[in-house]
Amino acid sequence: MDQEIENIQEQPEIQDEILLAALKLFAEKGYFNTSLIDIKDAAGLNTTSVIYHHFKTKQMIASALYANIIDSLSISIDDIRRKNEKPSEQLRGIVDLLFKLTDDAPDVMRFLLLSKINEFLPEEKPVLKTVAFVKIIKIIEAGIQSGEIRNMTPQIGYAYFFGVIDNTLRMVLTGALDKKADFYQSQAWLAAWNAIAKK
Amino acid sequence: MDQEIENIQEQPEIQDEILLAALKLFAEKGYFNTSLIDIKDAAGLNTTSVIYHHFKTKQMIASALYANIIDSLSISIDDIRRKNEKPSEQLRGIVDLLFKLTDDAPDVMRFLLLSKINEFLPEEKPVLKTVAFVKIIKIIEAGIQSGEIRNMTPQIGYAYFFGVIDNTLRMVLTGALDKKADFYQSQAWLAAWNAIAKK
DNA sequence: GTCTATACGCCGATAGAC
DNA sequence: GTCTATCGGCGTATAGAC
Repeated sequence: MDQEIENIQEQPEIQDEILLAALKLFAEKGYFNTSLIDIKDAAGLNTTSVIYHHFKTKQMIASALYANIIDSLSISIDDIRRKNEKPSEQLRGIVDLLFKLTDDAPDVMRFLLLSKINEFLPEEKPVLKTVAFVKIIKIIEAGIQSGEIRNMTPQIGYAYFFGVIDNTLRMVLTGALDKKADFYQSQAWLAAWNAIAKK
Repeated sequence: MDQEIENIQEQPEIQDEILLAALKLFAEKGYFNTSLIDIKDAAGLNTTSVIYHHFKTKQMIASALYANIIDSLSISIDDIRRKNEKPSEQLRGIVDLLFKLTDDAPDVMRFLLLSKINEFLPEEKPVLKTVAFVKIIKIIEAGIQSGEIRNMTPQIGYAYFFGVIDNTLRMVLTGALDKKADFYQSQAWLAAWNAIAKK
């Protein structure tokens, strides 16, 4: 009981501190260049034992991060789908979200777009097979049905549309484009949409 | 003298065997999941010492691979530039090359498109700063000058055009698209070109 | 739940005989 | 130039006291 009350008004749980520190390091240096000692230091802990108390292995940290990110994306996508009817508007909403994330939470996007997740998490689903991205494919499918999008397999539509979007974001994240993502958003949206829209 | 004669009619040099085996493993499992013992086995050698006789460190193997691939790309691009006048034709030639490589030498493309090279070669130039890719940016620049391509910074042009191309190839290489790259080529070219062409 | 100490394995790299 | 043997170190993970 005392514990419960304490937990409520406590500063962020240690678990979250660990996850946050790990995300930052994985995004910056990569999973394999990050040791548990690095994570311990970045999280302000005294011993790696603390980490092992919360996560069974190093992989489990990455796995938890991956799940959190995909879950949160999936929820946001549901929200966007509810608030917008037309597939074009839904895609627009997703683009909004991704560009905003790139500026506000670059580490999340770096982890998602720039790292080879199945290289260190061979058991996990590849990004395209996760709930979040299956939903995106469904939106494209619906757009083809409704006639907004040219006739093509949804995967191809995904390749073209998010080719433009992701590559723009990747270049922002790596510094190959020097302004904030926001600066490129409306143009990139147009180019991406034109690549799949029925004209 | 004897040695020279031998070398001429010898089967592929050991160096090349090592590079080939390493490329395959790096492409399939990633640099960090590949040990020198793996490379030794894949190259049919008895000892890792043989490898150390030809390469100072594991990094140097990856570095040599990277240099070879960029050099060879760069030469091909020069060739394409010589044989074609208009930037649109030159880009078309580069797309041809990349799709062909994806079907004929998937490991090369996996290494180039799918691995985070500066994660294990922090000293090397990122892909976009290499000679080969600087030449591509120059072609796009020329296309903007000549009026074939819309007015935009060349980097943005690159982001859109190769966003479509690379993402298509990436999906072929990971199996998210199930046909050979060749099958998607002409469509992808159209979508990519339309994303930057002055209409 | 956090500390100290330490085990254990793997892997990159070297030494030195042949 | 290839072999055997081995070092050194790092990094993950555990044992066990507090």
